[in-house]
Amino acid sequence: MLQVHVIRENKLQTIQALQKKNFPQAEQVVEQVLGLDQQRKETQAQLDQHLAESNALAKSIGALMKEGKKEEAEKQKSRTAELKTLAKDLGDSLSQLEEQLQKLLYTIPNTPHSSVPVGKSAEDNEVVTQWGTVPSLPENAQAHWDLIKQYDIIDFDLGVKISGAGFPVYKGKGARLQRALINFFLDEAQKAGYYEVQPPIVVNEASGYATGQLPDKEGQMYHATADDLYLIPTAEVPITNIYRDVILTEKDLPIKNVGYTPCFRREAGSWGAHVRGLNRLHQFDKVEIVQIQQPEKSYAALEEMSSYVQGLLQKLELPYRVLRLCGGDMGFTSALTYDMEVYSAAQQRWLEVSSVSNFETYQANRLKLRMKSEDKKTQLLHTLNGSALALPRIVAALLENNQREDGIFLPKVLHPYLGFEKI
RNA sequence: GGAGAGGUGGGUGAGUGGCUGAAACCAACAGUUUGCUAAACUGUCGUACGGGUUAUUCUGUACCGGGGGUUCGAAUCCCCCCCUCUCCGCCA
Repeated sequence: MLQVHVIRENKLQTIQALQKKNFPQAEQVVEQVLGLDQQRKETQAQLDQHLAESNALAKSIGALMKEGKKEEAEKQKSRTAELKTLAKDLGDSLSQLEEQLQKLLYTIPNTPHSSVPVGKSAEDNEVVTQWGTVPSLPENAQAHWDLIKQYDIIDFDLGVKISGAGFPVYKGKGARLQRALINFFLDEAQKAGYYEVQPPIVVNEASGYATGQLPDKEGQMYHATADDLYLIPTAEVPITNIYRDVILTEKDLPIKNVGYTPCFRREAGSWGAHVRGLNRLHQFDKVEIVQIQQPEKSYAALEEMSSYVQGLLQKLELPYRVLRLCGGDMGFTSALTYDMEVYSAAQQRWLEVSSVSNFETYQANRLKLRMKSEDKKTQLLHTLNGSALALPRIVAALLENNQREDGIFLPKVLHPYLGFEKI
């Protein structure tokens, strides 16, 4: 979440930035935050004064008792009772104010970076680069939801029987392709300097809050209520939370982690056209990269992550484009996001396969992830993450773009992982 | 699921009502010594929110798992909750 002192010191910029993100009533909310903070400060100052007096009295009473001056001690006791009541009231309003402020701050999204284009929807995103050539497919080219049936490699009906819609069963070469992609992505990340971790795929409430899924996306996560645990929507959550309540030193940085996990999303209310087949699932596999960086280096890191993801797509020989998301299309917690989309020739549309974001201090502030610098000051760090990559749409594009009369020919780079070349 | 033990600063760990924001040791950092390394010695060494000065320094409050209570005063006593560990049971 945003830091109050930053809002206070950059009030106008904050309001404008929030407006760019299409946050309604930015000005009123900012005013409300500053007002609450002001009240909070005043209340605390008063409370502190009362407590200071109480503490002083307690000491002097103790001293008087030791000296046997009981009467004087009793006199002072009456004042402490008074102070106690006052302090109780002040303490109550202080915690109320703090709670209100906290709740309000949770509703405010991150402010976008200056390079973020103004806009309301996906239409307004800016194409940064485009790579590769769109393959020309035969006339009878099929979409992946037909191909998977023809080759019997992914079975949605079976998934419905076992779990429900959006939980496909991968079979034979389909299952093998999943495993190959995961291993390929993990190996590549390791070569690029990422440290592999395998985190839990359920998380507690505190973790959900720290990376911003809660309370913003409460209804989008599967919630195991008996134990109050959430199924992760992305490995970002457990991996970033490794660094919750941590103070790092300069030499620990940068931190570059990679992890593979299944991801679970309820996708409540988002089903409809364009989400057939692998385009949208409740459970899917993803390899995620996470970086923790010093503030002045985070944007260089974002570019590095973007090039890294593009490198993967090039190795997979998939035509792609990179978008800089506009203010209205960005995630709640992000300051700058690049989306990578691959072109699916059979569906004749772009499919998002990765999203690489810099969160600046937004997550770090919730995580309490800080760095102690040489001058002994602690400051919040920047967190970044990106998919590298999410499997389903990669699979969709691989199947669709590489279909020929005599089978589906997978890219060379996967052959050693697959143990076969075509489906 | 049953029984027991325990949660203190980066770590180990002392601390049963005021002298404890917290011993000691380890780690870390800085310096001295040393041909280098090591060792030794000296010093520094929690976080948050405020106030005064802003270079440093000074200062108030809170925090010993969380919340509540007793008391003039709580890490320490009482209550509730959460979590962790060990043993047994069950199971991969």
